[in-house]
Amino acid sequence: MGSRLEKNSDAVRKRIQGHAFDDEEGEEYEGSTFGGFSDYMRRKKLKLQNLDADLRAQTSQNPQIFRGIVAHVNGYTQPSLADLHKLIVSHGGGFLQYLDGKTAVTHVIASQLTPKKKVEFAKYRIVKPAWIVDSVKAGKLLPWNDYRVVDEGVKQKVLGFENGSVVSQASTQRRGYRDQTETSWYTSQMRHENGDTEEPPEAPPPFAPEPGKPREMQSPVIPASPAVEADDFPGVSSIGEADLLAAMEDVPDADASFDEDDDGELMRPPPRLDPVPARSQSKPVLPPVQSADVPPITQRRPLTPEEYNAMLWQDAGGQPSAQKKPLTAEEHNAILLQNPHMAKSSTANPDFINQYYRESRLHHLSTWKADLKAQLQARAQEKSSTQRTRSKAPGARRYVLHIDFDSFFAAVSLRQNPHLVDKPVVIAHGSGPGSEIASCNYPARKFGVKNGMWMKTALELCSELNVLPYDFKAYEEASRHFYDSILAVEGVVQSISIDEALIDVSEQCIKAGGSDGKGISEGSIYREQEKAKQIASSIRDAVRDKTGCEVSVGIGNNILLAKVALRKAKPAGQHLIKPEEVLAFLGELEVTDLPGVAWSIGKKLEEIGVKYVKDIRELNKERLISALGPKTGQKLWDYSRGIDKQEVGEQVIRKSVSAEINWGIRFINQQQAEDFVQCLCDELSKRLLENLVKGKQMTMKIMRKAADAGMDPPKNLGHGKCDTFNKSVVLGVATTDKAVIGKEAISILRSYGFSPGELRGLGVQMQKLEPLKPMAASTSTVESSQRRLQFKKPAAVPATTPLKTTTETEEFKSSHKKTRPKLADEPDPIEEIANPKKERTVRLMEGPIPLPLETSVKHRP
DNA sequence: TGTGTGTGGTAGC
DNA sequence: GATCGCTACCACACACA
Repeated sequence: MGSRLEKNSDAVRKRIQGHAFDDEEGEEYEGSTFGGFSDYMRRKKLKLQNLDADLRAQTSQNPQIFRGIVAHVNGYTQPSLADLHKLIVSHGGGFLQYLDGKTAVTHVIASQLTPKKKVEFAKYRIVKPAWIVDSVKAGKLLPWNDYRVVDEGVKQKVLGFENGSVVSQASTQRRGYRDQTETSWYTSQMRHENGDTEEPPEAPPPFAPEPGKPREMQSPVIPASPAVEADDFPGVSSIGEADLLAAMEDVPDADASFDEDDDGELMRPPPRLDPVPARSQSKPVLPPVQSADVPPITQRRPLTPEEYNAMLWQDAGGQPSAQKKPLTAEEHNAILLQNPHMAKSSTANPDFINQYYRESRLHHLSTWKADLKAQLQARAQEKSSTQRTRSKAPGARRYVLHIDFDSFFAAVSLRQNPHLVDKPVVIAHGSGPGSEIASCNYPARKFGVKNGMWMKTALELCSELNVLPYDFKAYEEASRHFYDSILAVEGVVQSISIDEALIDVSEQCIKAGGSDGKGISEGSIYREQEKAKQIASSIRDAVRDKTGCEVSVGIGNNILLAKVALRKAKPAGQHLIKPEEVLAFLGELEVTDLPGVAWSIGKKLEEIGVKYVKDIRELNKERLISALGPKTGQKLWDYSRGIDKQEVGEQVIRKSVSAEINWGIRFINQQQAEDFVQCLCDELSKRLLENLVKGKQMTMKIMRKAADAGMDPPKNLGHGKCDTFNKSVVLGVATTDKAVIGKEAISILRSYGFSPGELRGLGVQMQKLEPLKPMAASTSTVESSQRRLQFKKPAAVPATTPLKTTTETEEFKSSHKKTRPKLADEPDPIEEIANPKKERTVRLMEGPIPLPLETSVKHRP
């Protein structure tokens, strides 16, 4: 008996070869009946298949050398996907645009495979594009074995097409493509058509519409045929696959569609009635829309704005109707994601999280900052344990240097483009209107271009703007040289960011002045200031020598003054604020020039008549506090007088670890949203382990499209105007367990009952951190989504962390008495102990989704 | 009044 | 051709006991 692969491939071949396209009278060109959107999508796929049938008919004189072959192209190929597609179809072959059921194709064509893909595709016939080209040249089908991409192991051999026997075809990713296929709209649709009743009708899906519940609160709100379950909306993966549809039609027995994997475990989807399935036992995979590497339909003509508009406003039933109604968010996303570029850049891409974090400048900035902070803390600890720390003489003069690269990203990237140095240059991902400018050089600033500005605005200000790409590796390298230079100076160093640091050099300066730093002896202050300037100058020289870039230095007698002095120092300079200049200097600054004062506080101050720092001095403290709150009011009252009590090097230990993504979030069903949340939790768990901490409180952050916001925000795949919702749970015991975190996070997401198509941002955060025994983390197979700064090994949270209560410490210690080094594949003993299944204080949700929580709503621009 | 939770603001390029 | 809107921390408002 043939394998399912064989059966399906055969079914696809039959369907493709039998598919004739005569005219636009076919049922796919008729209006939908009650089938609604699902039927509409099915017809759409047939339309696409018609194109192939048409081509096949026109080229029937060609030798039909690929008869019996159904191919899919993965990754970038030479010839292009479009050419390969044409060659295959015009020579009698079948072609699959999308691959959400690998068993439906006979061959996957790829030039090369990523290591991950090699594993994933290990059991399939992966052939080089030359097989197609050479076969066409030869006028006959050449042996595919000669064109293998993966140098097969045993696994690939077992799937020899010629011997007609397939031992196993289970995906290596248990919640991957297979699973998606099994739970997809196709499958359910086909099972219904076949009268398959694998899922008993009396067992309602978790997202089945609930009687009496408003539409908004229902899970995916999708017009579907009565036979189609609400969450069985077609994955984008399925769009355009009439052939796969046919393959599914031929699945005779639902049980047969579940294969045993190598471990003998049934490859079934998780039970649909499980309130929150603990997916992370197996590797969760983002809902696949298509192959991660390559958009499979690049050859498809992009829709014209009219066509796109027409689709988005299509009558949901497809009937010609005067009463057009807008599509649901899920339908809108499904159409949007037909565009392979969109799909590749969104949650539809299984590799989205890694890809996103690789490219996100803000993620890099945050990660670099955390790394540097940890490393400098460790360094400070080492120093203080080996040296007797000298207490600072109270009342002594201070010299703080604030050192900062001039337009860091731009300066570093310009080293490769010296011809652009005097021209306006920005660093951005692209030149599209919504591309954000990360950094701009001074010629660009002259036009009014600023960091964080969107390209559209920047181009309006300066039409001859030059856009350079990011070079994160080069930034890390430059930063390393920068910190090398700073750490060579005697003083207390505090990192602010990858390109910015504070250093307190008071001791050196006062020594150079020859006084105690309090009184004024003959010329001592002058000598102290000269020393500070000289240190600044030498740092600038050192960084310039090592990086070829300029840094500026602000010098003041506290952090605030060093910071504001830096403004005057830039670009490529240094500035020291003398004590007698402080009030005048500060007074002329606008309040938003003060650290911690941006548009919001600035606006509040403006409302009480304050624009400049000197205006603050006119207010009494109570007025300021009533307008801004006690802390902020007091701080600004101090700042306006040049007072800043914060010391350099006073950095608290980490209190939270989080992972969030608010770009590219476009789901077409609830399952995809939950899979994505699980992936975020996996990432969070990984970060906890990397930082040797576990957390006792988890917060989930959700951004949902604001009611008055359009479906497509101005920024491509951006979040647009959103409402944000945060909810936290306290776990009984601190954990790093991704399954536990994922369960809670999905629970929270479900509790809101949001329409998945309207989600625009998701994040998970752990607080109430406790130290993790280093061994548990070091033996785990943690792989960072980005390279850590090779500055120094990150510091573990000190054992004396104030986050830990005595009881917790004891519990932690005792829990480790029985532990031994953890092996890579065995459960983490710490996490075993910390298993919150038994001790959770929050009850897991069971049964139907509760009504949305009463939550206040915030609108974000 | 103290505590906990949710929300908001800010900083870095 | 697009686009990569993160993350940690602090402070505030409010509810509740």
